[in-house]
Amino acid sequence: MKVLLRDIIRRGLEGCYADGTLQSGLIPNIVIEKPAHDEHGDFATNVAMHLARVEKKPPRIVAEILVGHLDTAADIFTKVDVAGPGFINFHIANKVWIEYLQSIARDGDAYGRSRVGAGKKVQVEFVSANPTGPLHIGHGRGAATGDVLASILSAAGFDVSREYYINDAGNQMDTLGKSIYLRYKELLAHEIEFPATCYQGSYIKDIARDAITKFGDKHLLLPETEAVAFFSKFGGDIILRGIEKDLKDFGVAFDNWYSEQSLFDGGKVNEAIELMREKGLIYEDEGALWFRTTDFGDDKDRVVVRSNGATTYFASDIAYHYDKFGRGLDWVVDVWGADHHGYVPRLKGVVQGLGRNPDDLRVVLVQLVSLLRDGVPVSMSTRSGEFVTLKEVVDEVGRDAARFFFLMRRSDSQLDFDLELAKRQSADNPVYYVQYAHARICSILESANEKGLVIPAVSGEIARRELGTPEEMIMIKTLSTLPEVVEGSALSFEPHRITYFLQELAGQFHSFYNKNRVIGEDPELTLARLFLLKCTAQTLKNGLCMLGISAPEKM
RNA sequence: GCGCCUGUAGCUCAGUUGGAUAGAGCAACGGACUUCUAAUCCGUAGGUCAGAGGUUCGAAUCCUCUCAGGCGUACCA
Repeated sequence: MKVLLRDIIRRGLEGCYADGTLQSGLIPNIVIEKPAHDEHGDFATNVAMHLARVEKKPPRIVAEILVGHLDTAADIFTKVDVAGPGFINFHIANKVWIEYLQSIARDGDAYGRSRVGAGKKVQVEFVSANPTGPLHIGHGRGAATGDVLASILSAAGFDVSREYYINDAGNQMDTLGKSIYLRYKELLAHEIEFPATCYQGSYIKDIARDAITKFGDKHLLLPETEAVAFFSKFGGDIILRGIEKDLKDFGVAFDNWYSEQSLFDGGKVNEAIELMREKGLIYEDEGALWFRTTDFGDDKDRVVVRSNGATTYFASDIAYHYDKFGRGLDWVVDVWGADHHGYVPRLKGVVQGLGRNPDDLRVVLVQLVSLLRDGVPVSMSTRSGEFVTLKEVVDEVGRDAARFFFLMRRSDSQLDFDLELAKRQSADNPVYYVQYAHARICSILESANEKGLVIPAVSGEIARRELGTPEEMIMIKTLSTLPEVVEGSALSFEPHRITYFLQELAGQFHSFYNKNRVIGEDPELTLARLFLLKCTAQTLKNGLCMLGISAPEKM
């Protein structure tokens, strides 16, 4: 709809220039928006205000001239007027809106998808938690955000892949091995001292117990370093499988699991360091190798290889992003916890070092989640191992509610997650509110079906004649925005826009439902409304689907 | 110290990238089921957009400063 309007305005401007009523010959970026108030029509543009200065005419005059040159023959406007400081307001005829329903019905499950992404290759990397413990609730938000971002980008026409980066190389894996080893000894009746630096969670003991049933006490005979190395691998594998399972139960599946260790094994780390050295971005000082991140706005340069020869995490990251961009990706999206925001400048530096535009790397920061139960904070502390896991949350509130809650806020603002609210089956709970709207419509459609009513695939004539109440028109106009909401959501990397859209649409439907009967005496009105509801259900379903949330037909 | 994020109704948050009179949901109060699902709806009330300057036709939105909170600032991962 906006595209159409933009065209009409452009042609109008050209007309003005052709007959000399306007002089500048400028075609500005035509911004069309939805006015805040209904009296201001369906759409408004501010082009006249932008042109006022160069034209040396008051904005309202410019607007009047432009309106005089608009092609209104198409019969799509009921009114075009100049208002306020120089806005041009467009009132679109109801029948044009109603006609739009046809495209929703026609596109079906594909409605809302678009092609702005133009097939650009985008990779979204998210979660990427160390395989040293189960996923906690914070990872859950990252998982939901990354997964849905990927779905939305895909819906907007990007070619998307999902990747999990396994931090299986650093010394946290040694710590894991050591933790399990100690618990293993302990379970076999040896006295141990369990350091605070080791992983405290009870899952460590579970893994040690596992090892005993599988191998008995034979690893006690090994030298400690060998045993620790064994348990590091053994435990890492178990935990990683657990992570994969938890994510699967949460509805998240990755296209690729990428091992940090493989960067070392495949020589990528050295390769990347060498490349950066050639470009003069890596230098040696005090026995260590440094990356010149200050060239890219960082506070200080960062160590890549320590003086003891060990690489830092940053070295792996350089290699990893070197590898990613080597795979022909147009954009790389990293979803991180907000506590890592300090790493953004240095990674941007790496990207530029690779000769790429820093904007080709997009970092989405996900803020903390505070877990509440009936408004009371649930204490969480990783150190004591008493954190709440993603699995526990999903088991308690269900996948749909968990996903929706994680996506209810902009990702860079903190989130309160109330377990009781998420479970409650009432209007307070936005998940059910949206799903209920879908179920209610399905129930009506089912009831119509039982009465032998057949919703015609295309009922344009009847719909145009019968629809038109304020509640119906508001719904139709909202329905029509799904494609642009998805586009905006994708291009700004903001999944929460979809949840807001769904809540708004569901609300409009519930309002409509309470005021109007759908299946009634008038057969044509009944058919028209059934058609509208069919399109509404389709739109709700498509939105929910992008969020990875089910659209139940009964509740 | 320096850097990043945040500050909008009592609470939790949106705000279409600079537009017109600032928007929801909770919580509070008052109403609506003989109906296709009351897991719903309708109404009332609630604001110095942290504060001060600036940019312009126009600012919650952009620039500067101040205040408050969070985070970061390792030869850690």
